[in-house]
Amino acid sequence: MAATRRKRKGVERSPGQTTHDAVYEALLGRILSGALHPGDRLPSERELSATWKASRNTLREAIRRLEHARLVSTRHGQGVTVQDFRRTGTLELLGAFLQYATDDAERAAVLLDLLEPRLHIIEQLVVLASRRATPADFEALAAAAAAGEEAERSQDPARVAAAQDRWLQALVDAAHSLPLRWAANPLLEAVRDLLERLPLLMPLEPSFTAYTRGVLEGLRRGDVDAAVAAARHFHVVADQNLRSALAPG
Amino acid sequence: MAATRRKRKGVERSPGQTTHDAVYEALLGRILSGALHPGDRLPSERELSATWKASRNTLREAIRRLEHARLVSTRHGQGVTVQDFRRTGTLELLGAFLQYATDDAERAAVLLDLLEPRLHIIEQLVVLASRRATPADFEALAAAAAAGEEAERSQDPARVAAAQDRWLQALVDAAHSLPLRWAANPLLEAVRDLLERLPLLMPLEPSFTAYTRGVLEGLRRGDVDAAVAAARHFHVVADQNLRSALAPG
DNA sequence: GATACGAACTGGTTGAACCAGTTGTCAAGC
DNA sequence: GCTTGACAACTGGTTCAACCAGTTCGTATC
Repeated sequence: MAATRRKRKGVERSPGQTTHDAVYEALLGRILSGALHPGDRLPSERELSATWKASRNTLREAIRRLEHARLVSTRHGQGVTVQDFRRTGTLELLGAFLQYATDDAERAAVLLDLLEPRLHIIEQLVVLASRRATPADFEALAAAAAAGEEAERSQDPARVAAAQDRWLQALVDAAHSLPLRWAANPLLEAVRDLLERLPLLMPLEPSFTAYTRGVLEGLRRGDVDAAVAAARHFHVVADQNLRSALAPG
Repeated sequence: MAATRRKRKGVERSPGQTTHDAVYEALLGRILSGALHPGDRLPSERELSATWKASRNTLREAIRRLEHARLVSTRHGQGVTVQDFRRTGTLELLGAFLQYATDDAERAAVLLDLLEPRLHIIEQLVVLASRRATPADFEALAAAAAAGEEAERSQDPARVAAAQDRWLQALVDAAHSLPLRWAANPLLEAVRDLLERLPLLMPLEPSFTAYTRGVLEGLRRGDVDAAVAAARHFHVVADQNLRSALAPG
């Protein structure tokens, strides 16, 4: 009788996932995959709550999240309309978009176009860090770099990703710019989310060690150009790797 | 008896503003102004709904918005905790932060630090537009530039702001890059929100006409460097204006 | 002293009722 | 015939009261 011990009614949901999480993910997928087009009206809250066997209040929470992600817009009395996320979206959509996208060519184009903004943000971080980093920031950067070298020796993709993330966080700290940090957060999060959803991309990242060393040395010597060049070199290589990986498929 | 015709109970709210809008704005202000510190626990949903004389469900919607704005995090069974928005925030907070911030020096620093990322994004947009703009994009850019000239002649700050926005939107369209558009959206929105909340900043923006003309001509001639230089010049002047305006206060 | 239980929190979910905008229908009036 | 206006019948917004489900911590038990 274990099978009947499930909730009276309800959506399938992974552990740690709430009901509105599950509904949100499902509707997200239907919009990002193109099953729902911009301008389409979603069924009414009452219909959706019947379809998903969830209460209307719970369903409204899912709709709120879609609204905040700019995937839909709601108007009192009129209903919920699917928006053109390509036009109105933000980087928070990136990971989910790459997962649910049905057009392989577009997916590849988006991945390639992501690298340039990432590089530019990192360059800005390096420039600001060279002007503003404190001794404590240098320590954190050096520690992150060391952790990165060790992670790369371990060959464990998850550890490498964590180390890269730590390095970038230290760099963001060292730049001491609220707007830049706020601009960088969604992008770094998108990359993190992306590597989590599509771990196959990880091996394409070139060696991190030479990069962190170069940036750190440049910053220490006060040689901004050298530091920026080191960062740029890493990402140019990453760009090329990705290009050649996407070229055949 | 008109005064008693208000809702039975309820928060004061402007017309067109929903109840959770009002609660959200209030809590937002308390967090951004520093009245609530990172790590603090919010009162429980039941307490808050009593305080605000709103139902628990309505209050939950406000909390959801705070959560999505990364101002708080909620955990089942534990409560709602104020997060360190300076670390975890995004550009969506910018307008509200500048409005509610209590530290004038920090506010000025944030404004100044905003200009550089904005310039860099616009430079990237120009570079991509030079590679990818279609004839239709050129038409839209030219139309936006013309509208900008007219708006500047009218001396109406609101119209000038709208024209700048239209120009930037056309530039984003012309760049044909989903990630860059998604990165630019929150920033453009932040600037829009900012000018709305603090209209006094508007007059500091230098003439827009020379800028749009320079960029457009550069793009048409295929001279990327000239186009980028024109954009950069505009924003360097804007930067200087803002610096000198903030220097005395 | 370690462990297990349970009360008293917390947020998550439910469903029914009602309030409040929006839209289209259809009859009354011109 | 055309306009006008009231009224259904939608839609989302809000409220309420109850219950489900994690978390914490004190206390009774072994």
